[in-house]
Amino acid sequence: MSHSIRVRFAPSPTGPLHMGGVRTALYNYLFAKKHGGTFILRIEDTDQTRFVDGAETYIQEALDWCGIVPEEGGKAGGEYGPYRQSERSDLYQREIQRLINSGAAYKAFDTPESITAKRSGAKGAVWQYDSTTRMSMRNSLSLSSEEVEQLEAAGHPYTVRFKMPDSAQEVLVQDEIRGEIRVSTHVLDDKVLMKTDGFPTYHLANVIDDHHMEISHVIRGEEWLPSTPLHVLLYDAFGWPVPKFAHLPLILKPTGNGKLSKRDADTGQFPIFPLEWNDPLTGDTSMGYREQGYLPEAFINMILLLGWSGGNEEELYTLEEAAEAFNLKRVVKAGARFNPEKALWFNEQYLRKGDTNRWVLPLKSAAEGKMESWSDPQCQAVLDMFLERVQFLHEIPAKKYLFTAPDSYDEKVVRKKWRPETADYLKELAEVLRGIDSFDSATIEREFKGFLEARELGFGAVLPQFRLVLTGTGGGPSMFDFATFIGKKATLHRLEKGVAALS
RNA sequence: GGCCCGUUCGUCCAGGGGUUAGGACGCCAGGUUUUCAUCCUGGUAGCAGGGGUUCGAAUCCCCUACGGGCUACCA
Repeated sequence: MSHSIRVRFAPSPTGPLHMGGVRTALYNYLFAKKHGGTFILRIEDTDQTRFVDGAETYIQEALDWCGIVPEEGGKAGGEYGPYRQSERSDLYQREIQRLINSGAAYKAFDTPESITAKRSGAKGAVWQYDSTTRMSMRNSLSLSSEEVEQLEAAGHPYTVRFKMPDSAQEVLVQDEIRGEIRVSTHVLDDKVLMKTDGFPTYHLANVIDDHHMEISHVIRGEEWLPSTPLHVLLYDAFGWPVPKFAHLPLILKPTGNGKLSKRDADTGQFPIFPLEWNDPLTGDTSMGYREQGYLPEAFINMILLLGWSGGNEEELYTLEEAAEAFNLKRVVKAGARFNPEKALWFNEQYLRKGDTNRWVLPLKSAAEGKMESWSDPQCQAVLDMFLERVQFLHEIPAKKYLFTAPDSYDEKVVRKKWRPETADYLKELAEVLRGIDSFDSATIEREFKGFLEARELGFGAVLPQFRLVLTGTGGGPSMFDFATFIGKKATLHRLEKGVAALS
């Protein structure tokens, strides 16, 4: 067996991946990158009843968008495939037979109804299929071998269960994040390993696959911690080495109690999915971070810090930096309550980072055709004016005054700033501007200031009003830049139009 | 109910025997600025409670409380 680091992200295609799942994938990915290991995507589709059309594609696309690209998996290929559990049935059949032969597992012919009956019959206490009850059930331990043969020959469906030790023993789980966890087998039940439909349950499939795929570290959500002792026992029963485990804390709802769940998508307050999801069954649409205008780097950075920190005050990480800094030991043990407001802040940070020209194409695409005919310098000028004033790129093309003269003016601003003498000032300003040959920001500013000085006016007496007639609003980018952007002709036109409308 | 995990500002994350308990988001105030933002400065607010151990506990141990997870022929 090789000693290389191999980790996997193993979602089941029962719906879209939410933030928690993406974070699990991210931590696996970072861990692999950090150690020069391999990140594998495995699809756990052993429950045929919960299959959701499009879910697997969604998972792939979501990971692609985030930049968490598997090096091995259905799409990427690899030596350890197939990477879809529904295609690995032969292996599971072969391996479970070994467990039955060795006595570590047994066949159980009980119907779901008979088990339900036992459960509801147990007043007070919780009924469990375990060493204390199994001999009163119909299985290959309680029945004679003739009876078992007959049942099988008659095509009686059966499950295969793990046989917990008769006498209690302590199972030790070593967790990379939580340390040692000890559980007594006497509280564990005889879990179903193979269902009547011939498909393995999660417990069996994940152990077999992790072994055969030579997974070195199992990094998964905390919800698996309680069944890890069973998994350890399974490795032992197979005679296989036990991989390292790391159980990640859960992501909690922003408000209220409980872990974040797909139901939280319905509140419509904030996205919980990376990409928009159209439910094929209900026809409902749940919003996605991508569609809301979040940048993948911002989204990834946000979930990175939801349960991990580098131990310092660094908050901005590229994927590469995160891979360099990542360390399982620094994963926080407690569940993290997700805070949508911070997601906004991360997006702003990434929008303002680096050269503005990297947003030219994204801006055009966010404009949905409205900026199709714009030149790159035009786009760049707009980005320079707006990037530090918006949280999302799509807010920029939503500014109507970028395209046309305003046909209405913010009433509040009019009330506060429009004075009887304003119209005259603006008419005079128009004449000053008309006289400028080189209509650039610096010249406009110089002339504007010269005009104020000559008339002994303050900025407050003219500039907000100038802005009002040009944009219809009380806030926005530098007016000198903006006037330059729309040009002399449009500037004069808007001035004239505004003065006429407001006088 | 049982088992397991957890608990530092409202939220996220540092600190891990001696700290004025630090940073970020948010919020508030001030400054810069032609408005709005950006940016800068400051403020707000926290070690769940109780017992130990110790000269000294937010930090180590125990109990309680609270939160979370699991307890399916789901993953």
